[in-house]
Amino acid sequence: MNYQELANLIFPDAKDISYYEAKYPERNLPEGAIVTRFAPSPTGFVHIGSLCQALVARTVAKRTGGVFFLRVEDTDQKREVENGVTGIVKSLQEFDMAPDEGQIGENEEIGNYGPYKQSLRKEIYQSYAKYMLSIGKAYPCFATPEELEEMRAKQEAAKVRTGYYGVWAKYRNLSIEEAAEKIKAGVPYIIRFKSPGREDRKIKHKDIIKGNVDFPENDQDIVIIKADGLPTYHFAHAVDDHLMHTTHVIRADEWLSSVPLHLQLFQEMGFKPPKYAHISPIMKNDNGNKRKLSKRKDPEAAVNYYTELGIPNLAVKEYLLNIANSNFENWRKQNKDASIDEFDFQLNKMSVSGALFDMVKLLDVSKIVISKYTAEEVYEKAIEWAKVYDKELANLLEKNKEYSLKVLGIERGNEKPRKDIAKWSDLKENINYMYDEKFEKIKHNYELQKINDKEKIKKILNTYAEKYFNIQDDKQVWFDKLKDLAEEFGYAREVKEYKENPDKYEAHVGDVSTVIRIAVTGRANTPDLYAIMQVLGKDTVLKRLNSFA
RNA sequence: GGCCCCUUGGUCAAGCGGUUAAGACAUCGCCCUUUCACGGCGGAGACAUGGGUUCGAUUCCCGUAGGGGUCACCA
Repeated sequence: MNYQELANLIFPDAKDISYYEAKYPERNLPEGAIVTRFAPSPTGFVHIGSLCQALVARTVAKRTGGVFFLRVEDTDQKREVENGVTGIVKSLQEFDMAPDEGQIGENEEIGNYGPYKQSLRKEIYQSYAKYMLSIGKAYPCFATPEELEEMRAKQEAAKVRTGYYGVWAKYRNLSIEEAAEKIKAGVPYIIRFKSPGREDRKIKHKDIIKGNVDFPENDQDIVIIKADGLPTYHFAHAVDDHLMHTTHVIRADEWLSSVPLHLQLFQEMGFKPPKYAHISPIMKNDNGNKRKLSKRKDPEAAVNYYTELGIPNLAVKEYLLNIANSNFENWRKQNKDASIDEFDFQLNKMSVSGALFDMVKLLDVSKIVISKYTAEEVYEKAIEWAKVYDKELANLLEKNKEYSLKVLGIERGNEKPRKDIAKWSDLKENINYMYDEKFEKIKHNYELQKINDKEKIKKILNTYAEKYFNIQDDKQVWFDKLKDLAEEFGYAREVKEYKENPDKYEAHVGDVSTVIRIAVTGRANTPDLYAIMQVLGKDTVLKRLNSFA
């Protein structure tokens, strides 16, 4: 019996690999085009780090006229989560990062290099495993879990490296006949790669992000086909990225230490290896220690978290780009209105070590993103969010669209737009008082400022309402009248004047306008009071001036 | 523990043997004809540590410490 016959015995129906080699020919792409992929396992929601990785992969593919595809790595059936694929596809769509090819729904896909779901590629992997068996580079292993555990215990006791390698690889040198006999007798087995590596030899790897990294060669006879017939990650990676013609594997740096294995696999299978770029994870400070953002422990690890808070997806992407290429920020400053697709992203500029996640910075980016939206855009995006997360806000905005647009348009669209909204969940609190029905329900707990005598305040408000307030006034006239009002009550007309003679005056025009601001809006801090009054309209302003208690 | 990687202000980070060691966020102060926000100006704040190499090290080499990753029939 020879290797080929053993291979036939194990995978009698598997096709010859030439079939697949012909079926998935080289891609016809321009020179320098990068083919990348996002290859998550459908085990729940998308992690912010995965999103970052997908964003980077997609960006470099787009910039080079290449392809970005989505492959679903569902070879571990135990970890599978219902609708896992849908969640991933949806998240990518929401972030405007739909793949060029690959999985586009739980069971739908596009592209010529599929299937893109690994569980549907079982036959392909088996063909390649058969090929490896037939050339003696893989073999069946009959070790039971107990046996492996025992081996590990021995290794630990002897303080040697754990794993299935060298002398420990018990079934590596089993004769073909013996192996065949066991298989025929129904002894359970899996398929292992017969590693030609030696631990005392080094391999050189040049990672696009990490740079030169030298490792000992891989000498582990890793499992390539599991008991359930599905491949392990390593084997699937080699087969898929070969067949799908991935040029650049961009993935989390937890994979870096598998590079020697992966390179060896490509080598032994006769595949051209891809280039690798290992991305550092996004970290979190946990009691003074850095650690990866964890899906289980940290709500902010899931991309949905940001969606729920109402942080625009664009802001999340800009923040991630910021972490990924720190010159993004400068570029953004110089290209305020450009699409992020125009940014010249460089993989090799990515940081070698993991960055601590900074919510404050994200919110700052978000503020800037939102400040650039027109009133109409704010209206649409806020409603889209509110319909899911805050019905009350949605109703408020929708009840009178025209009016809402005016409210949202206050101090927006000029060259120094307001930057007071960082997320849609802040919005309601910011605009509540512009709606009379809300204003009346707010329990006003006025924090009176410098002028705090209630009787005096009422007098000021009355005087203002009767003598000075005119909705038709332009801003200068309106402001001059406030000064007149201040003067009438013996306050300083100008703030400067007050500051120069602090003993001469009790207060100044700013304090007077604060009184009016509080009466009209219920708060001491608001956007431009003139603009607010214009939007509220004469009747509402008068009503509020007169009803202050 | 073995192997691999990392270490510049509170955070993200420029920097590739000679710099007053950029910039952004945060923070503090002042200014911006009324608050807030914006904007402007300014302040404080960093090369983990010990040895080399060098005329000269944040930059190169070695050690130490600290941090991270990885060692599955999980990805």
